[in-house]
Order: sequence, then structure tokens, then C-alpha cells
Amino acid sequence: MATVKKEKKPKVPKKQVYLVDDHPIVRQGLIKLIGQEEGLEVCGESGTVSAALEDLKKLGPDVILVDISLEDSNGLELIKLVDDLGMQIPMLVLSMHDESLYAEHALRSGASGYVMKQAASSTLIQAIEKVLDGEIYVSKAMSSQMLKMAFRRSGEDPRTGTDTLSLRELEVFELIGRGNSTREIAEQLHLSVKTIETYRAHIKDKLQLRSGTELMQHAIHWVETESHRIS
Amino acid sequence: MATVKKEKKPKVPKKQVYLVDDHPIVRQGLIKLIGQEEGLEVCGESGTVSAALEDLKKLGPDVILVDISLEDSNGLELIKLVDDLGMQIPMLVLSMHDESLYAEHALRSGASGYVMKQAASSTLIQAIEKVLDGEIYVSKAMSSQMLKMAFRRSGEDPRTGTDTLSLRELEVFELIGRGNSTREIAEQLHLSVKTIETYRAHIKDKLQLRSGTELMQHAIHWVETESHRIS
DNA sequence: CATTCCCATCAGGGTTTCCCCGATACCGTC
DNA sequence: GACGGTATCGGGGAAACCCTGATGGGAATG
Repeated sequence: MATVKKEKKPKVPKKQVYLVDDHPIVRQGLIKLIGQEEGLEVCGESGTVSAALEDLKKLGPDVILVDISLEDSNGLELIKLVDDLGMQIPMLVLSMHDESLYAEHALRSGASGYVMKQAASSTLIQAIEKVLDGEIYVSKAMSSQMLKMAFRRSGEDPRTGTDTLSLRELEVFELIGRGNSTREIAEQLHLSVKTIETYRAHIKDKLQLRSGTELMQHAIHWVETESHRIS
Repeated sequence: MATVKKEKKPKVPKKQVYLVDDHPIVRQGLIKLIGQEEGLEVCGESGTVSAALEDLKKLGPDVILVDISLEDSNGLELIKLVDDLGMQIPMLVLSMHDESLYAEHALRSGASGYVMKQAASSTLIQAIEKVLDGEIYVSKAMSSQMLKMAFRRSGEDPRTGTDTLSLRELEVFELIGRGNSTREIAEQLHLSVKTIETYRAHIKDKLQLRSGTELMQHAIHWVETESHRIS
């Protein structure tokens, strides 16, 4: 089914878009939204990493839209897998999660862009076209922040901002992420509360976080996603 | 565009659907999805409670689709407001949040149904038509669970977990998980800081958490994982 | 229909933590 | 040997937390 209306002049073949999102309703919506565009067409969709991988080999789309949270795994895992397979397909992350928490991870995993679902639908279309042209898309606010980050550590192995932290700071960061309070950390490390407070301040400074709440959010997030491959 | 085949006889006027969702992309998708149906038509949409209330008075739709998380408030608040205004409009909650956490609250607030975004789009259409007929829609799993709950309403084992939280408490819990401070939450909900502190205390109590740090840890973890788990 | 229970909202006052100012001392390194 | 980074602490005010209340409004129970 889904016979396309004006099939008569296929001189410019439509770019094929593949969708990966665990919300069928959102998928259906995206199909309609993208199908409305002149140069775009949805060639397939799924809600799981496994189904997506199968489809991708068969369909060979021009661009992939990936949600972060999927039924069986994480969208970033899919992106890494596709990237490792050597397929040269631009991938755009479409997520309701906050950009500041995921965008950098997404790009490092191999994505070409990040769009929040809070964004306007025109933004999504723009982003798709940008990554189809081989460029990177993130919001303006995000790109300027990432540029700042990139400048201050030019030398080393670029991971997250955590690599600018000193050993002690990293230790404290991890303990924060595990749910310890300032006092508990001080006791655990046999240090003064004041010292831990200083570390918190330094970490916030280096990671450009505004409040202690934000610090905690990032610490917990980091512990859950990335601490296992460091220690 | 999208000229419907048999438009010549509008003897059965289309039912007017109003959308409230804070994700523009999802809204666009829903418009296309619903507009595709014979008997349905989207007459308006917004992402905020205030805008929705204005529109509703003017448009008088036949049914309202409401997301839980909105830009300025909570979808259930909107439902209560509309319910209190005496408008006899069936309202259907459409949310990415787990049904077991919100469905009961939603129905108590005055909604006629609850559909998760993880559901198939055909489910949504069915649900819309059911509530248009004046009936209640929840998933089969949910309805049986609610029946069970209703039967053993003798105040036995107090359930532990997020489902013991009241509406306000859930709201605050989620805002904590999104990295908001107490003051920020108070401002966002137009409440006193003291009130938010009370909620935090209640949440800690109900969830058996010891420190505010632990509360935050759980809230952040919940926000990050809850959106893609289906029970 | 009085009682009880939960929910939503807020206050007072003491304790703890956060945050912005420091400080000292130990390192390298250039 | 001046400089920058690290590790360690402190003072003091602002903010958040914690405990103990209070009020009013529903819903449930008897």
C-alpha cells in the first residue's frame, strides 16, 4: 500500500529515511511529516535495535533517525553498531532527552546530529537536510558550548569533559554520582568537608555546570553510562 | 494537498480533535495521523495549558488529546480545569509515561482514557473513537489491574514505589529528576518553597529514602529509565 | 453526619550544605 | 624562581534541608 502520488517524474530520487523510535505513534507521525517533504521519503521503521539492523542492511537508506530510548536497547548502541559496520550513513538522534546530557555522547558514538522533540518540526527537516549534506547538526546553543569545551582540551584523548578532572576530583565526582552526600564523601576519603566542597566547586567549574543540582545530575548520568569503562 | 476522495457529501461532519502536547514534532505527526482518518479532524493544537484553555473555549472540540508533561504545567491539571469548567468534552491522555503510574490519576482527574505512546497508532484511533462514544479507554492490562486494585480496597499492604505518590508528589519527583532545585520547582509550580520541601519530605518518606541526595539520585534515575520501560 | 484519613498548602526554627571569598603547601616546568 | 596545577583547609552569608507543627478540603468509613 502507500502508493505515492506523483510518481511520474523520478528524475531526482527521493532521499530514503529510516526511522528508529519505540513510540509507534511518533513513528507514524514522522512518516507523515517526512513524507510531506518533496525530497524525502520514509523507507522503513522499527522500534528495536535488532529489527533496525536487519532492515538497514536490506534497505540501505540515505539517513537514519534514531531515538535514544528503544525497546530492547539504547539508540546510541545502535549508532555505534552501525558506525562500526562501516556503513557510511548519516545518523540523526531525535530524542526528548536534554541535549546537554546526550548530544556529546551521541556525536562521539557516530551520530551526525541531535534534535530534541521539543524542537519545531521545521527544525527536524532542516537537520535532516544538513546531515544529508554530510554536515553536523546540533542546536546553536549546544554547538557553541561544545566549541568552548573543545578548545580547552586540545591535547589528549578526547572523551567527555571528565578527563580534565584531576584524580581526586574524578573520585569525588564518581562518589557524588553514586548518591553520596558531601559529608559522606568527606568521611569516606578521610578529608574535611571543606575540601570536598572545594572539589565540587572545581568540578562544576571545569564542566561548566551552574548549580549543585546540575552537578549531581551529570554525575549520576556519568556513573550510569560511562564509569564502567574508565575504572 | 491531501484531498480526500469523497468530500462531496459532508453529511456526517468530522469529529473535531484538539491536541495538547509539548513536542511540536509529535503534534505535527498526530495532525497527519488523525487527519488521515475519515471521521476525524484536528481543529487546533498547543503545548501549554494556558493556550489550550483559550482555544478550547473558542473551538469547542469533540475530544481532547492531552500529554502529561506540558511546557507550563501538567496535563492532568488541564484536565481537572476543563472538568471543573463543566465542559462535557471527553479527554484522552496520551503520554510516554508508564500507564501504571498515571492512568489512575488521569481517570480520577476527569480523563476518559489513557494511551501510551508505545501503543500502536491504530490503538490511538480506537481509543479516540471509544471516548467519543462516551466510554472509557485503558489498555486491557491496565483495566484488569485496576479491577484487581478495586477489589482489594481494604487498605492492606501499602505499596512501595512511585505509585504510592500523590499527583503533586509525582510532579515534584519528576522535576527533581530533571535537575530542578527546590526553588526552581516552587517557581515553576507557583508554590511556596516550603510546600516543595514538604513534598520532598513526603516522597522521601514514602520511598524510604534517607537523604535528599538519595532522593535526587532516585529521581534522576527514574526520569532516565522510566520512559522506555513497559510493564 | 461525625470521624478519620489523605492530600495540598504553608510557617518557624535549628542544622546542614552550598557558594564565594580566601589561604597554605607541594609539586612540576619553563 | 615565578607560574600553574593539585591537594588541602577555613570564614561567613545564603540557600537548602529537616522536624514539628497547622489549616482546609475531599473522600471514605462507620
